[in-house]
Amino acid sequence: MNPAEEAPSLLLSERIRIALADEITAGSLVPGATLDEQQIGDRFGASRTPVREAIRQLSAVGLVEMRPRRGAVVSGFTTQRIIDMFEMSAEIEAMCVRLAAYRMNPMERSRLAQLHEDSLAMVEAGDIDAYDRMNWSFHQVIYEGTHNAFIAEQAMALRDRMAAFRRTQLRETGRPVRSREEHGDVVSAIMRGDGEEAARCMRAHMFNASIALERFTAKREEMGGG
Amino acid sequence: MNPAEEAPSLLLSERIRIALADEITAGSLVPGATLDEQQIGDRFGASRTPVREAIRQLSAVGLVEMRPRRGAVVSGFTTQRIIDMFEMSAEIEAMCVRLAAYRMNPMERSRLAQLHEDSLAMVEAGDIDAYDRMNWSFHQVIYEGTHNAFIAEQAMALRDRMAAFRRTQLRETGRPVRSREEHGDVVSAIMRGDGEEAARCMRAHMFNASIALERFTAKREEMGGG
DNA sequence: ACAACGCATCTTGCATACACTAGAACGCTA
DNA sequence: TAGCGTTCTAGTGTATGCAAGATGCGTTGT
Repeated sequence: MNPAEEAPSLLLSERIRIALADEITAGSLVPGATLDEQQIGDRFGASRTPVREAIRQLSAVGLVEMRPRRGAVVSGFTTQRIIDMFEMSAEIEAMCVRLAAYRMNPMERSRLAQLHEDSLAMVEAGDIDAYDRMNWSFHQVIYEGTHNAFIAEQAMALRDRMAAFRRTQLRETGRPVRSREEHGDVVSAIMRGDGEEAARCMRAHMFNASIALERFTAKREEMGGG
Repeated sequence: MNPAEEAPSLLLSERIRIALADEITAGSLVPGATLDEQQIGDRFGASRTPVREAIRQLSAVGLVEMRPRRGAVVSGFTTQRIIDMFEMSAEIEAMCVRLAAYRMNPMERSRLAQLHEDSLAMVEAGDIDAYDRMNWSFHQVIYEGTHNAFIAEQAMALRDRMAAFRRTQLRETGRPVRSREEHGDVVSAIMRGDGEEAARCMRAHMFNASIALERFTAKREEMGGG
């Protein structure tokens, strides 16, 4: 019955952490809710100690926010926050592409161009899933083109967090075609080694993706959210 | 003598975390060294509980690695990775300052200028800890000046991960003075609303900090790590 | 009536004690 | 002597108790 009892091999604090993370992402623990250590401990049949350890971990991942001596609250995802995340994402992508334009070697540039070529067929066939996968490879090649392992890791992690939103925006009519055109601008700037211009193109690309998502979700909501 | 005793206002676990982070980045706790909770607790005159919390935090920021029931060991930081992290940090700071230069309102700009003014006394007094705290406020004002909560959070989180390294680099002779001069360039660009120039200044500032750290640790190593 | 102060209560932060496991050390057997 | 099983121990994981800080409310003074 209690989900924390299934895996006795895991540390108790780990099980609590996983369970709480699930509840937050699933929405049963709403943003702004305060986490009472004693209460959570009772719920899992544990003492406050492992609960504290779990909450510490969650705060490190950003799922909850801790205030010293004032407890922890679930952090929220408002529309404004999603917009903010898109802007951050845009800036990170711009940063990566700027560095990549200066540092990629001929082989890496060639691979990027090849990916862009291949994407044409997917767009023409209207295969959003394939294009989305290609999109991932496209950006990943750019990340690695920064020749900075830490930046590549962080960029990929952020992109992972945004993955759901990105895919959604591609469903707007005509978006894949324009998305690919914008990629073309980025590739062209990279080929010229113009990092600043590549960054500007990438910012525009991400901004357009954000707008597309907004329009798509707005339309979806007025249709009844089916 | 014990650096953990100077600020009774901070949480004990936080003080231990900061002290341990310092020792790791300064090299007195070498990569691979195991962290004995009891022993560390004795050293700080604390029990194992706050030590455990501190170690958990350190593992969250990647300074140590934890193996269940087998304790924590100091993670190995190759110099290349530290350089990569500093570059990422520099780019993030540049991004923030660029946005902030465009978006900060007069009150925020005023506060930033005031902080910069106040820092003069700390540099002249050679109070590295005070300057380090001011430094934090300085950058935090810039983060909030982006008017993007997500970016501000992420930037602060990254700064947390790098905090120990930053403090270390300030110990190089003459570094605080030059650090403050570089801040002056950034402030000046922000006041003019020149985001691109502010970003360039900030990149240079972070690059110099990275170099200072390299020089300091190199000197420390050849002296025998005392 | 409103504001400021002080108190009560609740929650977190820390200390201490106990339980349990992974490694090491030891002895036994082939 | 080498390999394996057992015991022992050091050190982590968890529980519980106590103290300090924060929030909310009631009281008092203006």
